[in-house]
Amino acid sequence: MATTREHLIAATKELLWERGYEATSPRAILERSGAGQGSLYHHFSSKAQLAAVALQEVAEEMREKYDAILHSDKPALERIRDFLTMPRAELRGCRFGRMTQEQVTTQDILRDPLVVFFTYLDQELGSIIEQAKQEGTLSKSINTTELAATLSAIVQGGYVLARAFQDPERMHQAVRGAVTLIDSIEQR
Amino acid sequence: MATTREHLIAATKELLWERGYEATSPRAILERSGAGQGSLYHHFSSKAQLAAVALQEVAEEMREKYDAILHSDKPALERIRDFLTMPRAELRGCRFGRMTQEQVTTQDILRDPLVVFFTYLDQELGSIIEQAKQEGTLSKSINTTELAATLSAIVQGGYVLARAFQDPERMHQAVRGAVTLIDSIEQR
DNA sequence: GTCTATAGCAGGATAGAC
DNA sequence: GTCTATCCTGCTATAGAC
Repeated sequence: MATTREHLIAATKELLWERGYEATSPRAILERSGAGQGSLYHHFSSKAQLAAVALQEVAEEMREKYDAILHSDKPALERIRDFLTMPRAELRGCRFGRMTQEQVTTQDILRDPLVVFFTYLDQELGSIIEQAKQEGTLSKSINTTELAATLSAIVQGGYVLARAFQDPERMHQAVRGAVTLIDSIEQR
Repeated sequence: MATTREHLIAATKELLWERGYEATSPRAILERSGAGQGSLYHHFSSKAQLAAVALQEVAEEMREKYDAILHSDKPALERIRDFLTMPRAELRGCRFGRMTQEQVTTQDILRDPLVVFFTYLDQELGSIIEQAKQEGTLSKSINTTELAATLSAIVQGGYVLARAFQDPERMHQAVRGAVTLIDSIEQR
């Protein structure tokens, strides 16, 4: 028995992923959620505030999904490979990455959830890279921060390429190339 | 003595980069170009057609810029490193990459210039990778298509991260990590 | 080719009855 | 808390005089 407020948030999460922020109208949110006219501005002060709440929930979901991969009991580099090759909605794009192209990225209320998520990912990847160095499977001469950024970028860029070509295979190529690079620098 | 038509195209190129397609209104194009009301729909049949012409010009400019880097007389892997580290407008984003998040990506007239550009880049990078194998600086066991996709993705993802954090350094980290990986697999 | 005027619609948001 | 009605603005596009 979800409340009207919850229906509004759920609909907004869907629409933000499908269309982005600017292309998502209050009207569309109301229709998708089944809520009546007026209820949006009863429960939220603005479209931006509703979107901010929705993005915070998305951040939580994403984090849970990534935790399952990044905190498995496999060796560090294996978890990196799992991260690279995990199933993705290639053509829909990253629920956060896609927001970075919108004008509203300048509004803190909407950008903050993105920063939180990418900071989380950055730190988790950095932590795994350090573990790989401890395990002796990765040279200590590798810069942790830089490699973590490169890995994040490959996934985000994979989405961009997949969407440009409207072909999921572009993402797969990008991450397989990355896996090969990881394999090449792995110390055995 | 540029014509009104040329002014319209120039203004559209600027605005597409700054705001993207959907956020660029005919009104803004007219103001930016100094053209009068009505002239847009005299010279072009629609906003989409004007944008398509603008994107074709952008593709030509991008290609010239990349050719200068990718066709230099340096060794193959050096050109790859130059590609990765070339100066970029990190916070503005890629003029094509940013378009992939827009709804209009489904309209062929607007998506075609993107496909043309990314195909060009893909083939040029692939060609350089093959040259590196010939030069003996890269193992022939590396998959050319995949590595080319990975390199493109790192740059595109670098833009996404830079915009998410509103920090150009994120792009730099991503490409420096990539350079390190290239260094690691280089055969001497 | 360029101008003024305006159509027709959807956007974000608010008012006020119930 | 939810409903109907509506405000004002800006959007893409067109009409028609000059």
